[in-house]
Amino acid sequence: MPRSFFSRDTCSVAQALLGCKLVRVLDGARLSGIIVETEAYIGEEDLACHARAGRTPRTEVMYGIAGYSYVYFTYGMHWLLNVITEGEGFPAAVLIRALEPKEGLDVMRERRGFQAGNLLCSGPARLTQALGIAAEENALDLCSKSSGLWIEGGPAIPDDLVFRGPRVGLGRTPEPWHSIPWRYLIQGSPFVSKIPSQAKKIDASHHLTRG
DNA sequence: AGCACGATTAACT
DNA sequence: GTTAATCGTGCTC
Repeated sequence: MPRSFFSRDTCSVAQALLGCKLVRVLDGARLSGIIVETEAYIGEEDLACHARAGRTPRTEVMYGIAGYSYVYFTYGMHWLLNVITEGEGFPAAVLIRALEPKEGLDVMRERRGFQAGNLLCSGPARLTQALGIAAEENALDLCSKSSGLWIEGGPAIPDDLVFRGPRVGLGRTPEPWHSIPWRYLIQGSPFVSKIPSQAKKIDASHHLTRG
């Protein structure tokens, strides 16, 4: 996708990424999957966003150019993939949380330990393991195929098929950030990481504005 | 220099 | 339902 796709409001990007195809070239093999679940992390005020700590060596890429990758290490063993959004100088990103595998499933199964079912790419750390995404894939330009990692367009997902809910795994993150519905997924997809117990209506009080 | 914790997962009871 | 695995990061002393 062109840079302009990522250089806009993070929630719009998070929703628009649903249905797009994430492509990875690994050792000459093409691996891909349809993005079915994302989350938005927006600015220093969002206490769930790593940029809450301001500019640090780790968060520097979040302040950079939209369309670049932000890959970070967590829980002592997992790598998670984000795409930077909005304008240069404003730290925001979309976390890719789940894919519906499309190409290179044999390679993915091998990398994942031949696990069965829909668990190949259904989770932010599962998909990075399946696609071979780690430290070396941080700060790559996903608008360029030379990075070996990019995003292709897909059919737009109708609004009534998009579920919004609270982000996952936020632990002790305080309100309103804990409950703000910045998680997006394709309703009914068996490839999402966790199926929400119920569709949560979008609460106007959670619709925060910023200058 | 030391510490608490994490945008998770797999394997348990 | 619970918990171990495992270490970079940012914060406090």
